[in-house]
Amino acid sequence: MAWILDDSRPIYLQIEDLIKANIIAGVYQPGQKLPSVRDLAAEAAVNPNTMQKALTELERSGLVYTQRTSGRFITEDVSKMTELKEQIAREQIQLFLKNMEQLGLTRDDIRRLLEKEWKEES
Amino acid sequence: MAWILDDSRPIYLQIEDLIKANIIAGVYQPGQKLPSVRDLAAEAAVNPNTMQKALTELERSGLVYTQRTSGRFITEDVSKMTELKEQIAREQIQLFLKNMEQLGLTRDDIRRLLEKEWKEES
DNA sequence: ATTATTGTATTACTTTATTAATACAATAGA
DNA sequence: TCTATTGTATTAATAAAGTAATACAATAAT
Repeated sequence: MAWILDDSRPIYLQIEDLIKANIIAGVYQPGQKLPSVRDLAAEAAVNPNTMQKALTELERSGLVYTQRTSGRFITEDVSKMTELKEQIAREQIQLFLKNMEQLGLTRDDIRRLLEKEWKEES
Repeated sequence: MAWILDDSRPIYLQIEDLIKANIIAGVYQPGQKLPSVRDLAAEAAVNPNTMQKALTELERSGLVYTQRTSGRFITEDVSKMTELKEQIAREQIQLFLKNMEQLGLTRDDIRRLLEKEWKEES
């Protein structure tokens, strides 16, 4: 895993995002055990508490769970994962629409702009 | 103007957003003079420095400009305003698409989800 | 039973961000 | 010219956030 961190944002948030992205992308498989807090911290070259913070935050999302003395695991509950993805997507969409509406854009404007963007991306 | 502020985010950011929204919505007309920093601060019941910070931030967007001793004005340059709106929209779109792609969603997924959201909103 | 490994809690240090008090500077307007 | 009004700069006070050091607790593994 590429622990590329900068100082634009808090370390623990960057770590959380990296791990979350890897889980969603399927790099970490359901049920898989994560390395220990200390190991992950060493890997990422951060203080264990910082890694701990990232992980407990991540846990609130339901993507991982803890077994007190054996470690942390990616949830096996694939439907929970799907559900979560959908929830995140919905939130993203609603935020996006709110922002666009604040700019005075109509639904058609938004449709048009998206297609334009995609066209330009190729 | 309704200076409804809470403590969820820094005051100066909330003020900046309020004013920006009003400009974009056309509540403040191009060329119009804004009240002085001190007057606005009194209106919003915040420290003048806080209002000052909100305004200088806002200025970076190009929506307002300053004349040293006569005050601040909404830009008369309507095309600049349009341009800015378009730029903000583009940024919003790109961020949105990046986030959605990270969730593994395709263009069709996105189209579908948007239409679904709009349908639900009625 | 003992030990090594796991996550957790507590506390303190440090840094950054936010807000506020105050003084300064420029000039429009009388 | 003088004064009131404008934005600005400087500095300090406060609060919040982030990171780190260290000790604790539970249990799986031996």
